[in-house]
Amino acid sequence: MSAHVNFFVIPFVPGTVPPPSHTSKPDLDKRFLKTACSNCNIRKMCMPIGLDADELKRVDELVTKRPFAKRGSALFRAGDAFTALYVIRSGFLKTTVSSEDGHDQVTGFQMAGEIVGLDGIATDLHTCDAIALEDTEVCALPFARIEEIATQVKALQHHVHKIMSREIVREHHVMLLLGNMRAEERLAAFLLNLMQRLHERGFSSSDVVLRMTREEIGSYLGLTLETVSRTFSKLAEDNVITVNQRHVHIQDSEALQRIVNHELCR
Amino acid sequence: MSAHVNFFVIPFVPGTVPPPSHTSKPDLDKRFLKTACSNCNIRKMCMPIGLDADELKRVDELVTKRPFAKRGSALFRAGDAFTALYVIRSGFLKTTVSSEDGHDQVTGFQMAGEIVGLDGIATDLHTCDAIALEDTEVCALPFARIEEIATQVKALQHHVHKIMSREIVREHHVMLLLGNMRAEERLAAFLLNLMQRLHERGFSSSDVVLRMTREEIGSYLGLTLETVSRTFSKLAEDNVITVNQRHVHIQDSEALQRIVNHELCR
DNA sequence: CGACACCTTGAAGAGGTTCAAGAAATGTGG
DNA sequence: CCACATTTCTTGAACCTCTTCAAGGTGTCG
Repeated sequence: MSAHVNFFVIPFVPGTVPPPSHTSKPDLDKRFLKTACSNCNIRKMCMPIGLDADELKRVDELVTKRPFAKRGSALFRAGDAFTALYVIRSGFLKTTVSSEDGHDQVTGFQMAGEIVGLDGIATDLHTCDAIALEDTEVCALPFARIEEIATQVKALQHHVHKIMSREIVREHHVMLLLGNMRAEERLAAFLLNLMQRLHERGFSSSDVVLRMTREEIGSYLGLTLETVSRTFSKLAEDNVITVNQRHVHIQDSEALQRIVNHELCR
Repeated sequence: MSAHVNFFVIPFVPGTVPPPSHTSKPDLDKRFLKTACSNCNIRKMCMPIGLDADELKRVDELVTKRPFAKRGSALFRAGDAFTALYVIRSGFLKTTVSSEDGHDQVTGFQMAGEIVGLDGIATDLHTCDAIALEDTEVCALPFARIEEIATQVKALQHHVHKIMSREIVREHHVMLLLGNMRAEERLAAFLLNLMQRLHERGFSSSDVVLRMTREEIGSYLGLTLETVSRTFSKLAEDNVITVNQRHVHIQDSEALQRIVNHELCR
């Protein structure tokens, strides 16, 4: 499962460490809201190199709104008109698709710097729900303007293509997980992917407070919530992790990796 | 599971019926090889409306090579350099990803008019194998030129975005299938999707000669080949389909639909 | 503090896998 | 064109993983 993609943004104050939104609620600073992409200090993590001043200005023009989704509310829902892509500034989302008979499937969990909304381009209607698992702030990038600017800024055009391709590759890995792996392997892969993405954002790679329920993890991994719970307990029993409700500590990430690789441990 | 996407091409001779490549080997006519996108009679199925003569000419310039993959051979493999997208002119492909321990997962089956190679954009390396399940002819569209022309032809730019988005949405549906459905539901969904795509191409929506093995179907659906075989037998026993090796006849497509919808039949 | 959502654990059972054997189709070389 | 090898498919039986159903525990928030 590859890492998600960054776009622009995540305007942390230069020189500081990102606020630990995964161990406590983010303390939103109003100054952040005014930060332009052009002076975002981790832009290099998001927007690939090589924009001149003029191009940068154009990119700045993209961000029109900064919607806010409270915990539990939807950023958009299946059937909503598609108008924009959303880059997560802070917070945590899940995306879900529903079958006609009402069954839900979590298709992904998204954190700061990652994009949601790509599903809407195909038909101009969203086909999944994006639900905030904690209070979440995003940048809205009107897609018509992305396409407009992309005709002039080649790096932006290519970047959009890369983002979509990475999402396709990510989903290939989820398919591999759902099609081939046992419960323990799925959960190990899930944890490793989550920890890697958190680590890239400056968080601990050994401790996490999960933002999602066992049921949501189960939905993502194609398991029941009971199986997720039991598998957490089993990993804890084997001294691979420590679990206390939503707090998970990784004791032996190499063991997790061995589990993912089907190397039946010990 | 939504239908795949068409791009340009599939240059059948105007006024003729597509050759029944799914009931017999395609009889390749050399005239086809010279057909330009601009006078392809089913272009409207592939390239959305509204290109003027000049734009159409540009699009024609895209297709540089027409590679051919014999049954069993690879169009590209994971690790290969990514240079082009491929539109299938005739034939049938599977795409597969591999985990480190060698397990394979079929991520999709592609037929005429559909695109492969989108996975390579992210890193300039392909991340999956594209294997021909029958002799397959494709149009190679160098991606650098797609991006170049897309800056001038807005409709092309938007089309590329739509194609990628549709692939993302398709994969969402596969995740729903793998995460939520029983064997019988998976196979029913698979058959309905396959028949719909064949029907869109002028083939019967009730008869098909499968190009893939039970093992490949199983890999795609997250099942073993034995389960696929047993499930075919069960559907046949219930008079929903008739199966004779690779020949499948749909007797009651509404029953298939009911199975997909969890409406426990009878 | 009480209600509610979430999590854990047990026991029974279903669905799918694994292992095994044989049948049918396909391909190959003489 | 036939005989043989190989691949693919089918079916059975035993087993195992995960699900389902159930009950009780823990945490959280108004």
